[in-house]
Amino acid sequence: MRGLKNAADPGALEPFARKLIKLGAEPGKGLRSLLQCVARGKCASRGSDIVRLARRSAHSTVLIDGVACLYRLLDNGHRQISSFYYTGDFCDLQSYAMSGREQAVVALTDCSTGRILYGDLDLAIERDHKLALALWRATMLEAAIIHERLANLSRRHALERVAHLLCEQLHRRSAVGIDSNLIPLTQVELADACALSVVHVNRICQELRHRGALSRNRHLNQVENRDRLIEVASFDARYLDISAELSRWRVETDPGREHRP
Amino acid sequence: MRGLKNAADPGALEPFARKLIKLGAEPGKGLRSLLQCVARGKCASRGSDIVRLARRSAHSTVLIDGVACLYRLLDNGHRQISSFYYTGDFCDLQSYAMSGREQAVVALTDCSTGRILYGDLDLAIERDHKLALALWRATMLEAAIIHERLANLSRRHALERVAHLLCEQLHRRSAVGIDSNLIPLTQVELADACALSVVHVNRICQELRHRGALSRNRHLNQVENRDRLIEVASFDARYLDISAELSRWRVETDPGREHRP
DNA sequence: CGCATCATTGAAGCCCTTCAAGACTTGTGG
DNA sequence: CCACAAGTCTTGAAGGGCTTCAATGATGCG
Repeated sequence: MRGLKNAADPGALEPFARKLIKLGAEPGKGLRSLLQCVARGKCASRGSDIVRLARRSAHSTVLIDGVACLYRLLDNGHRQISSFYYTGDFCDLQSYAMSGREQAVVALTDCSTGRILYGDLDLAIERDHKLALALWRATMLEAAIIHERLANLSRRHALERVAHLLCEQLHRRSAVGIDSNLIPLTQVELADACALSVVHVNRICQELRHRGALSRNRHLNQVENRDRLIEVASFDARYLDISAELSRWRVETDPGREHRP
Repeated sequence: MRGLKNAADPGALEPFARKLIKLGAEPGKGLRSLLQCVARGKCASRGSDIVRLARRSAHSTVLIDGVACLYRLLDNGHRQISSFYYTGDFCDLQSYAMSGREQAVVALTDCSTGRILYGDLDLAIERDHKLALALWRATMLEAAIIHERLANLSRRHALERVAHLLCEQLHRRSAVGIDSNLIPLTQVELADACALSVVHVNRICQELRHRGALSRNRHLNQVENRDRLIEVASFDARYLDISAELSRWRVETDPGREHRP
């Protein structure tokens, strides 16, 4: 309850709550009391760091609004973007349980955040094991996304890589109710996320425009034709589909809906 | 208790128990009763599949002895090896909570496995939230390793990639008490894990031998000089160091041992 | 209006891939 | 025990995808 004094706006926390429920948390007392612990965190404008990880912290950060990404500066001077965060996501759940290595979360659009003290999280997962399971699943979902990114970066050509990343963004955006076709990533950021040079990303974007997947708008990437993009990327969104992923639990409560291929 | 009939040898489960304790589980009743639920699973010889994921299963698999890896066949015909598993690791923890996409775990050495029914896992994490937290951390550790691999594959040259992978294996092997310098990976497997062609991996191995990092033994890779390998790879093992990762919890119980850089 | 960031273009070259073929190792069956 | 097959390791040569360097337009902000 320590967050109450400057508590975050309860309405703003709705996406956060919804995500946890999607992940299997029960919409009861345990979740409500966790939500009450969310304190108003700092706001960050595009380009500024939200969290600097690997520094001992006393709280975890929830992205209340906006888009952000996790990056790391490599020894060879490159920047590697490894995860993206959308409204309702935890930005630094991994450092709740383990302190990782030097990395940071930067805002891709203007962002507002909430803070949850580790102590409050401790209590919450101790009292409500379904909530704990939901948080665990949030970690798994993140891992699944990185897994996919690994396959994407390792053995595919630049065109497919960029297209795949854009598809992932589109999908995750619509999952949190953003239907705009504008993706808030510059070519520099695309390059850092796809492990390509900016020059080459530029040529790839031109190719995607040529194929009608991106619009001819300069400055920020606007998707013109989703299906064409999905086709170029060979994108299969299943790995992002939370509700389908919880099959085992859903089967218990709803035995008729098991899907067979 | 369902596993009791053909229960796995309790002694063989020690690495598994030790790993969970390292991850913060309490060595009490909760852990003991989980161990009793482990049934003897199938054994697999080098090259055969241990688990085929994305198929609905009723149990999770623990690697009791041996080395295995998670792979996926990509549409372009390549095989991507994404994770490695050693004695005491779960092979398919992710499919306990979420069903992912088509992938499989293959034995790199002869392996023996144990099975835990999902229902038993459900009970265990419901009753012992420290155990649940430990399992969560196991997922986080796996995610941290994939994160590192992502950075390794994305922006580094073949020499560093291969060296880094070998360093990771060495480190994880010694963590489970294997001190041999022989790494059970063929050049084909190295290639699939590093996202390189076999031909190129071969030349890289020669370069590593030339630099004195690998021995001139043909057939299977034998590390000659660990320090040189670490130097080539710019390897920093911190991300694998479980005990250091649990800093926050260790601080609570052991406040004197905080390390400062 | 100047400065910073982003987008674009061309040219040179390196890293790695693919193809192709040969040597060595291991296991299997006649 | 040897022949053969399958898998692994090795080597050379040709070529492609991507990077780096360098320079020029666009766009937006104080």
